Amino acid sequence: MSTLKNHVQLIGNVGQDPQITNLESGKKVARFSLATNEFYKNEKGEKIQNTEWHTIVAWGKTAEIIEKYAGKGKEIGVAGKLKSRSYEDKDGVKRYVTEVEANEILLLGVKNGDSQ
Amino acid sequence: MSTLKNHVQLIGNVGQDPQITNLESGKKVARFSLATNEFYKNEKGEKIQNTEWHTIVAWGKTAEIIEKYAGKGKEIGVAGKLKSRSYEDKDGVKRYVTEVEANEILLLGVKNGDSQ
Amino acid sequence: MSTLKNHVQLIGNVGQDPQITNLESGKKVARFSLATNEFYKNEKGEKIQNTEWHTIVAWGKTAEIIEKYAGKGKEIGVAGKLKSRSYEDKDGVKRYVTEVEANEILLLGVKNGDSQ
Amino acid sequence: MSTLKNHVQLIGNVGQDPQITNLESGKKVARFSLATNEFYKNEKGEKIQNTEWHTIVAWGKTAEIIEKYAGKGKEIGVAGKLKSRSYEDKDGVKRYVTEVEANEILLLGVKNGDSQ
DNA sequence: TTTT
DNA sequence: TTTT
Repeated sequence: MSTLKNHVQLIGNVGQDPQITNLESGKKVARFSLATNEFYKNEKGEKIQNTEWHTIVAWGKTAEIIEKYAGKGKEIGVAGKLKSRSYEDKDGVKRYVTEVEANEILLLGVKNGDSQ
Repeated sequence: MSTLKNHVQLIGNVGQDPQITNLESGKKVARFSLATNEFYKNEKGEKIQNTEWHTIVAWGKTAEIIEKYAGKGKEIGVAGKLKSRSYEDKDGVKRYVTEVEANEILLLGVKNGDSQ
Repeated sequence: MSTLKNHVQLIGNVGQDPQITNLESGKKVARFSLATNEFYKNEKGEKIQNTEWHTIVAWGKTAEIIEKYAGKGKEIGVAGKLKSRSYEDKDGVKRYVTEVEANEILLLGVKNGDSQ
Repeated sequence: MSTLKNHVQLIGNVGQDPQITNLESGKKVARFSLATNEFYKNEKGEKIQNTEWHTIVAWGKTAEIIEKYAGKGKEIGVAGKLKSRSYEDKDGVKRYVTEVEANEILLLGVKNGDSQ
C-alpha cells in the first residue's frame, strides 16, 4: 500500500469492544469505532470538545492484535488507508460507507508495548 | 487541527471540475472527487488497477486555490482531516457521509507551482 | 508549513528533561531527544529492539507545553518538519545537524489530555 | 516499519543523479539529495523561498526504481523513516548524519506513472 | 468521474 | 545540488 497516495492516521479511543469475525479461511476481521477528540476555545473562551467517530476495519494479524489488546476505551493509534464501498441495507436502499482499513495499530499508554 | 490525532493525505487525480459554492459570508466552499490509483499484480501476473474515490471539501483560501488550479484530471496532493456527518436525503432517509476536509493542496507535475 | 512537502511524525519516549532556553524576546525554545523503539524478530526468532534517537526542537507555545508536560521518560507524539543546519564546533570543525522542528506535541497515556 | 512511530514524507526535487552502489549481495543502494521548497511572503510582501536539503537512502527494489526514474531535477515523493548514524571522517573526526531511509517513491508529474 |  |  502506498502511504503517499492514500494514508490515514488517527489517535483516539476505542468506542466499544471490537466486533471480531472469523472467516472460513481462518482469517479474522476486526471492526470498531474510534473517537478522535479535538479541543478548542470558542469566541467566549469556553473549552469546546469536538469528537469525530471513525469506522476502522482490520484483517489478519492486525485484527488479532485488536482482539487481544484494543478493548473499549483503550487509547490507540491507527494507520491505514481510506476505502469506500456500497451495500444494500435491509430496506433495499443503497448505502455508502467509508472506512479506514488499518494495517498498523499502536497501543498507547501501555508499559509493555505489545503493539504490532 | 492536530495532524497526530486525525490526518489524511492523498495524492491522485481530480475526477471532475470542482463544484464551488459562494457562501453569503463571501467565503467559498469547494467540493470534488479525487481518485487514488494503486496498481498491483494478481496471482496470474496481470497488472490490476484499484481506484478509490474520495470526497474532498475545502473552505476559504484553500477553496479558492482549488477553483483556480485544480480542474478535472489534474494531479494533486491533499492533506486534511476525516470528518463524517449525516443528513436526510430527498426521501427522508438518513444518510451518512465521510469526507476529507482539506486544509492543504499541492499541485503536482506543474511547471508553475502555484500551490498553497 | 506544508505537511505534503515536508512532514515528520514520531511517537516515542523523551530521553531527558528538555533543555529550555528563554530568548530575549520572551519566546521559549525547547530542545530534547526522543527515542523511537521498534521491535522485530531476527532469523533465530529472538526479539530485537532497535532504538532510534531524534533531536527535537520547538518554539513558542509548543516549547511551553513541552516544558510543562514532556519530562524525561514521558511517551509523546511529535509532528513537524525536517530541518538541517550547520555550525562550527569548539575546534572550528564545521558540523551539520538535522533536527525535527516540532509544531505539534501530543501527550500519550495521560488521563487529562493537556496536549497542544 | 511502523509509520506511527517513525514516519517521514517529503515531496520535492532530486538535486543530482542518484549515486548507485551495487552491493556484493547483488542488492543496490541509492543515495541522493532531495530539495523541498517552501514559499512565504515576508513582512515587506516579498516572496521568499526556503529550500531544505535532505539526504535520502534506499535499498533493493526502491533503489532500482530510483536508478531508473529519479534523475536530477525530477519531482518525486518519498516516504520512509528517520535514521541517524555516526562514522569517522578522513581526519578521524566523529561525524553524525541523519538520513531518510525511503521505502516508497512516487514519481510525480509523469505521464507514465512507473512508480513503486 | 480521474489517471496510467 | 533541485524546482518555481
